[in-house]
Amino acid sequence: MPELPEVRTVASILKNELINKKITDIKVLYPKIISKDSLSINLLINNKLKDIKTNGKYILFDYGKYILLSHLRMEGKYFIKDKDSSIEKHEHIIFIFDDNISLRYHDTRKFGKVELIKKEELGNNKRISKLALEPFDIDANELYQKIIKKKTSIKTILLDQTIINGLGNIYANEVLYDSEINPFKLGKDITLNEVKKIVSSAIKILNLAILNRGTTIRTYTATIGVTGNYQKYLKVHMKDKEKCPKCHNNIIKVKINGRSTYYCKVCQK
DNA sequence: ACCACCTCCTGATCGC
DNA sequence: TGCGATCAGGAGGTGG
Repeated sequence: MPELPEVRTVASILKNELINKKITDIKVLYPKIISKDSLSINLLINNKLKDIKTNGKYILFDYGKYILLSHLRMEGKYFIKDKDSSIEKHEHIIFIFDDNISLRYHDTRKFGKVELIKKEELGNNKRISKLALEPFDIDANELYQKIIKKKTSIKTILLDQTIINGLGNIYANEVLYDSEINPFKLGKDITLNEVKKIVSSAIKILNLAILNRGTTIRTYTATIGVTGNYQKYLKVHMKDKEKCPKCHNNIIKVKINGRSTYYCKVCQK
């Protein structure tokens, strides 16, 4: 579900609401949400939330000595509620803070994961350490060197978080449209100029999406009552049978590596 | 080592 | 209307 803009939106809302609050209790209702590599989640009790950061699609809850890594995958959400309000279906972890506040991890499909680590382990964490730089920080020449080594399609490459960090299916589709690159084009055939276009398109699109609090097309809400607004800027994603804004041919939908891919055959060569 | 495929889940929608 | 099939903002694990 959430990609970089949605994750940043969620993190910013949670930070405003929860900063400097102390965890007093935690209830785990569906233990599989917790990674098997995680320290005991109960170590967080009595710790104060110092900061919330993001890295790509990960949310990092900084509790000083510990960091809670959270990945929302397809459907994960955080809701802030009064601690005594009833527990709804699909609320799997309840973090109770002082001031009567609770943070509820809600995940219909149960794909999301949380993992508690010691702060000093952040750099060698096997998931975080593998992540590439976000588009804002990435160097086009270095990205190009990685891309031309790949035999798979550029669409698949853009979804690889170890190559470029933060794009998911929506923004990968939009970036390739904006860059005028055919999603089937193989990594080895991509030019340096095309990589430069990918980076600048990604930065432009992600920044506008962040300003619009992400994209709501299915089930995404940043938290209770907060939805994204970037869907009104989408050019190709979910637009099959609609017209390409540039050339007015039909946008088509195909599958690439099992993921829905929308593009304009005329504009994206 | 790389890459395509399967898997983890639930619920909404599609198609016969 | 009924009901199985398919699909959905993701990525870890597996096996060729």
